[in-house]
Amino acid sequence: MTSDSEQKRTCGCERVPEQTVSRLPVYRRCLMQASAIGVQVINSLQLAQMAGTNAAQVRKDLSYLGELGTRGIGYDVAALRGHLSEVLGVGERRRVALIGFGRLGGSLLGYRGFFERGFDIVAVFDVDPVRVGTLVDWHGAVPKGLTVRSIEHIERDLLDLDVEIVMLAVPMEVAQVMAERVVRGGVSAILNFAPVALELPEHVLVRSVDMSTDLQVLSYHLSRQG
Amino acid sequence: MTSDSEQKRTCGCERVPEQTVSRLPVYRRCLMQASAIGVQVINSLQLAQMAGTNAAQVRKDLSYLGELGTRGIGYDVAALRGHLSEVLGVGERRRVALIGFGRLGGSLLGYRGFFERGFDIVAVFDVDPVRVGTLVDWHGAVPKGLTVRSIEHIERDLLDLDVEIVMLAVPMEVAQVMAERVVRGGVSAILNFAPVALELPEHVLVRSVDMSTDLQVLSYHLSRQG
DNA sequence: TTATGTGAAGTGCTTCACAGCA
DNA sequence: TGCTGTGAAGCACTTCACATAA
Repeated sequence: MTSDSEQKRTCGCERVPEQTVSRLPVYRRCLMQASAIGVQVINSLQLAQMAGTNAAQVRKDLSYLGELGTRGIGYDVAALRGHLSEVLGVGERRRVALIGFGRLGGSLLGYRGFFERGFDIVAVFDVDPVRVGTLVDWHGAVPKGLTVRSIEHIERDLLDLDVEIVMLAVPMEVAQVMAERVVRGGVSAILNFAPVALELPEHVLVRSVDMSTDLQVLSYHLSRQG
Repeated sequence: MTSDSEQKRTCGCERVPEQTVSRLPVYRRCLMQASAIGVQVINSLQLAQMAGTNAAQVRKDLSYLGELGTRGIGYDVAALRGHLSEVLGVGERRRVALIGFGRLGGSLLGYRGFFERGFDIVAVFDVDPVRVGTLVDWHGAVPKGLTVRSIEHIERDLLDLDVEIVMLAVPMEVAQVMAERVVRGGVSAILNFAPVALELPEHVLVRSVDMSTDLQVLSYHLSRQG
């Protein structure tokens, strides 16, 4: 190991390509599955097949994080998983709030995957007075006794609860306004489910999930090769 | 207009970059919004601002589809929207089936956006006998009287119903098997909500939606700039 | 011998800058 | 004059091919 690669591992100053970052969670999940069936060492080809990519890509991606493998052998599953968890910032748990307790919001709460991957939903907000006060701890994926809050004091609540990430599952008409309030609540990462481009300060991280866009992309390809 | 650009428009043989394709639905949605407030002509900068990109990108993207604008003026909103609908293959309606009527599947059915964008959910399947037979036409987004079907004869049902696209909202453990059955049902486009890489024949189109991956990407960036 | 780590080559997308038209 | 359409330049990611190390 050169002092140069030591640099990479310890300081993390190296720029990791955005597309590599979005594959890291996939690798991490594959390693969990490998662990679960007792695999202790894995090579780039095996990992690639689980993740749906190719061996060269896996090696390149992982090399951005340091020299994590052993030549002639492969990667230690437990060690690599730990490393990825750390890099992804899910070593400790992350505090997440959900805004919008409609049909979509409700289904998000029911998804165990968030909890299993290090995310705790610590608050749920909704405008609708009928929904406010509803108990939402039905799955063990959220803390006992969590109830839906009014959005009235959302800025203060988000600050008090030290929320880092917000899942925004509100109608598109109100998404921009709610996003701005969320930012005033000290949150700088938003997972947006509304089909609108949010305009927010530079420093705020936004990722959007839009299923109907994906459907339309499928439709496009169907139109010419189906 | 040159005979060369005429080629593009009529034959559609030009290869459109994948990333451009995934922005087309966004442009289409923005044009709908523009129409709704009475805008008849729009230029690349305005469209870019609505879509969350830049003017050069918009012009480049649209130029792959032909010469759709008027120099010195901009783009005709209605004409461009129609063109995008056609290119995206949502000129006529698309027949979609949902597999998995759990929490996520249920919330997908409640989303009007699919219907509004040209997709009709013509069938819902689930393994759970308790759910089979449930009436799901609660929103007008699906045909009157639609009930949950058993997956027992899903291959035959998909063929009979002429389903083109499947939304796969089942637990990850059964996703691969269900995907294979879906393909045997003549479907060649799948929107996959399970966090696994589906291994399917070359000709099958797959897009995956994985919210926990997006959360982890946000977490990564929070860890180093937050 | 085997499998990683990595410069270099290849590919594809974005941005620039301006020619081309209305 | 104003805005589109587009080669060309720039940038980023992927793939290759092999030196490197166990």
